[in-house]
Amino acid sequence: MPQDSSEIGTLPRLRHHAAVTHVPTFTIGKLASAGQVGVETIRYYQRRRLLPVPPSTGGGVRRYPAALVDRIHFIKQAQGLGFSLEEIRELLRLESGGSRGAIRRIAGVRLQNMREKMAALARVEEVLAQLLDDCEHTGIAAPCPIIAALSTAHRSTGDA
Amino acid sequence: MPQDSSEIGTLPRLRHHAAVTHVPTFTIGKLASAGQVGVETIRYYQRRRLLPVPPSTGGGVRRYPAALVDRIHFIKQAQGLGFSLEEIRELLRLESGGSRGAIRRIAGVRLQNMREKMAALARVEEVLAQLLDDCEHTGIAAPCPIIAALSTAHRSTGDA
DNA sequence: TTACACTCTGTACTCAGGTACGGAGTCAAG
DNA sequence: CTTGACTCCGTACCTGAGTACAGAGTGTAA
Repeated sequence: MPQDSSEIGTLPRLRHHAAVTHVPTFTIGKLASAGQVGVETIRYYQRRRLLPVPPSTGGGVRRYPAALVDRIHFIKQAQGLGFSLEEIRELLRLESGGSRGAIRRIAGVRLQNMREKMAALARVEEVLAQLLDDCEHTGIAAPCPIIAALSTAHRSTGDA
Repeated sequence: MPQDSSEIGTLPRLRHHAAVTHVPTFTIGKLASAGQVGVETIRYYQRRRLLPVPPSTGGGVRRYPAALVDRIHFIKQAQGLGFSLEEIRELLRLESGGSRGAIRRIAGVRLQNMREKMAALARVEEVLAQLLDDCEHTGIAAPCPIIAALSTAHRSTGDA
């Protein structure tokens, strides 16, 4: 996000006195820096339907409600917890609906997935650590245990 | 690999009586089924320089030494231990060279990386599990704790 | 010989989550 | 009025590990 060095708090002053609802609006660049993401990221989220595309005002420039900053933070928080953008879109949809069962289901799937990944990683970690240890404590005359382990073809089925 | 249903042990019989070195050779399809990968995967490994491209015999069809089956197994084993193709190419290069220090360094980097991934996953798992538990044991009147947690924006720097 | 299976080569597409860029239009300050 | 910064929109590019496919050539069994 190196396209804007202005303070993120500056709101564009409404010029049209027709400020019916004076909710502050951002241009996409301000929204991006307020949300600490790139402009292109916002456009990407729009394509993925995680952020709305507001109607264009007059000349074609769009104005974004300030509340979208929170939405961007939501997305980033959820990503940090391992949710995919697809899942986040679903969470966002459920956010106001209040169907906690559905929310728990998504989170549960993610948690399960995470635990499986950790278990797989732990298994492999053990093998690799053992191999490394073997390699360090094996005489230089013998072949490297790591290479040896990788070279043994595991016949998966039909070991006749 | 659904392009060959023949037995994987069938070797192409050499017709030219000029069998100088009678090392068995495969066509790419036979090599693929013997290695339990797709033909396209072999071509991809060739592009990534994990497998050699033998010179084409006569009409343009290439013949692959049977020993490449072991090389494919090596690659697959190493992938199973989390090595990237780039790392595997390096391991393959070191395989015969016997520089065990270099081999250990690659494996060590991978192991370190794996441990970092596991630690990160464990941290997130804990948070998510807690959130799910909270969600299950919180009254329906309160807002969903998962959504609430995602909605709290964490101001990273400069909280003025 | 003819039909079919396979090979060769190059290119494009997949997934996820973006990043980069070009050309045209717009907005605001000086 | 001009300049420069920004916006809009579409498209292409990136990583990693492949997969898919078109069109031409080849190898071989009946």
